[in-house]
Amino acid sequence: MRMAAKDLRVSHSTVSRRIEALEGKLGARLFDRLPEGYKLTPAGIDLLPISQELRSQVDAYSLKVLGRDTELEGQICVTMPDVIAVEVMMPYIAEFQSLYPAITVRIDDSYEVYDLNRREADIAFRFTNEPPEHLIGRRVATAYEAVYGHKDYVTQHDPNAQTSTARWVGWGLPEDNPEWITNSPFPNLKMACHLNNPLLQKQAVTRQMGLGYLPCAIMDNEPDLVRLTDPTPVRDVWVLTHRDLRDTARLRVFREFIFSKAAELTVRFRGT
Amino acid sequence: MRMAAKDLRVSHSTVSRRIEALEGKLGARLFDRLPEGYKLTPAGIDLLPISQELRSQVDAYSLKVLGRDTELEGQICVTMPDVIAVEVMMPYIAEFQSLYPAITVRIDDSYEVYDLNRREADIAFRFTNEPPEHLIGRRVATAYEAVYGHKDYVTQHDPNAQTSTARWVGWGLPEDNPEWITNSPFPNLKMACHLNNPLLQKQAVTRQMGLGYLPCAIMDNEPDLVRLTDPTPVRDVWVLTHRDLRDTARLRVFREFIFSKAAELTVRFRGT
DNA sequence: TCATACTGGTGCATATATGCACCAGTGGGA
DNA sequence: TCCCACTGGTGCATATATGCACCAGTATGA
Repeated sequence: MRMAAKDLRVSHSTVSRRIEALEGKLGARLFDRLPEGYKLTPAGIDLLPISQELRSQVDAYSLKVLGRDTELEGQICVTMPDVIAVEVMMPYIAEFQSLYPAITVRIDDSYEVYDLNRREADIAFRFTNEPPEHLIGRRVATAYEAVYGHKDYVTQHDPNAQTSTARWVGWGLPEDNPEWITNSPFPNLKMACHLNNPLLQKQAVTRQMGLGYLPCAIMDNEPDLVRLTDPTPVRDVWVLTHRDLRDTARLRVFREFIFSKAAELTVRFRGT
Repeated sequence: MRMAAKDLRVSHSTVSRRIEALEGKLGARLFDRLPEGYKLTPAGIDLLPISQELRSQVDAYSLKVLGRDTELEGQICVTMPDVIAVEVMMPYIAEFQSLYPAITVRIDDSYEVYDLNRREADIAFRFTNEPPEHLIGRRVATAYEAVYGHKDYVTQHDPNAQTSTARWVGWGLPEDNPEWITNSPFPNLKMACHLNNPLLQKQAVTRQMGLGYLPCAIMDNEPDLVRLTDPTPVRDVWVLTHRDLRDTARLRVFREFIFSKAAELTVRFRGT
């Protein structure tokens, strides 16, 4: 019993009490206490192969589970605004996938506040200055925005002119005198159209329908667009997950991959 | 997780912590915590048959060991409806204990169908006309019921009157036009209250809140109560145990003791 | 015969598990 | 929309398990 205690890394008194407790529950003695040590009773002898089998099954499962957790395979679900998915992240997703071909990345392109509590997604990209406290993650960049216009459009419609014919490409209705216009250098321009989606807004600006106040990360890759103001930090970009998922291997490597791109993303979101 | 805690007879917070501790040891999540409850993960699904098999092996061994036990000492666990425990059986339990002071009797007063396979109880008192086939035992009495009322109450509220003001003490909601009222001599009386527990119903009848249709075994010992109908046999009283435990000495002597009281119990349950 | 090295058992202080009471969140029904 | 009945989670007091230090008994070797 003293040697068993050493194997189990507990005190011999603990082993003694555990055996006594088990015997009480079973209503049977498992060992005779002899001066030379514990000796199995017939009931104890019967229990021996059973307990060995139980132990084997538990160990096998434990190994299986441990193996699975470290396996880099399976699906991960990432939610992010579609504009970010299309304009910024697809090259990175592709690179990650080539690095870990057994991992399937599913992008849920949405602005909706997905509930990570409900496993609607495993990882969320969030543009916020106040990330939810129940999620864990890291800020990977700060999103900057600026006023953009097509180079030909701003030549024909000088927004600085006294009675400028330039117009805004705006967001959804109703949006009278929004702050981003009031605080811009061209607060008196009229609205050309209202579009809910930054991708559509980028298309509109590119097609010379007006000026847009949009993220640098999505606008700077269009050579015909020119920036009319200096970039301004608007909100942080977070990569978040639920704390219960922090040890899941494939999620961890994905997050670490994204974190390894933080320098590039910082530059990208700040504008060049 | 809350229902599991009830089954295990521990606090739900204990179950929560045990699961968390097990997940920590395994390094794997066994459950997703959703707002509507715990949901097995793939690792948890894999563990389910293993843990069920482990449990079966432990229970089988436990039954085998207990079945072999020849000593007249230790604990026996008896489950019976609390109303029967309180009103009928306590004197017999006390007598048994004085006969076998080395045996500890634990009464689980419950109506729930205990799982004798799982050692949730060793002996069960059951009021049924169809005892489970996998249990062995003997019918020790037949329970008779009758309509009772307080003698003063039935003087003031003649239930036979044309427009009687007497009322029923009934069971839990919803219970519209139950058979036991429809088939009684006073089917048109109104309900005074709804009570789930025969002990409470007895109290209500004794306190002149109404009439009750209740077992003679619990009502005849109250001198102020009068019987308004002849007793009717309702169901049999069985004393049951698991077949693997039929040779366990202390369970055997307990059952034999109860069987030796069958004549008394028969009279008691029939009403006097 | 005595000293030493083992054994199993236990009192007591401490570490850990548990239950209680409460919290916040969610869904359904009125 | 609000109330109620559920869910999972947690702080704190208490119950229980554990480790330490010690005990008594036994066997062996000098």
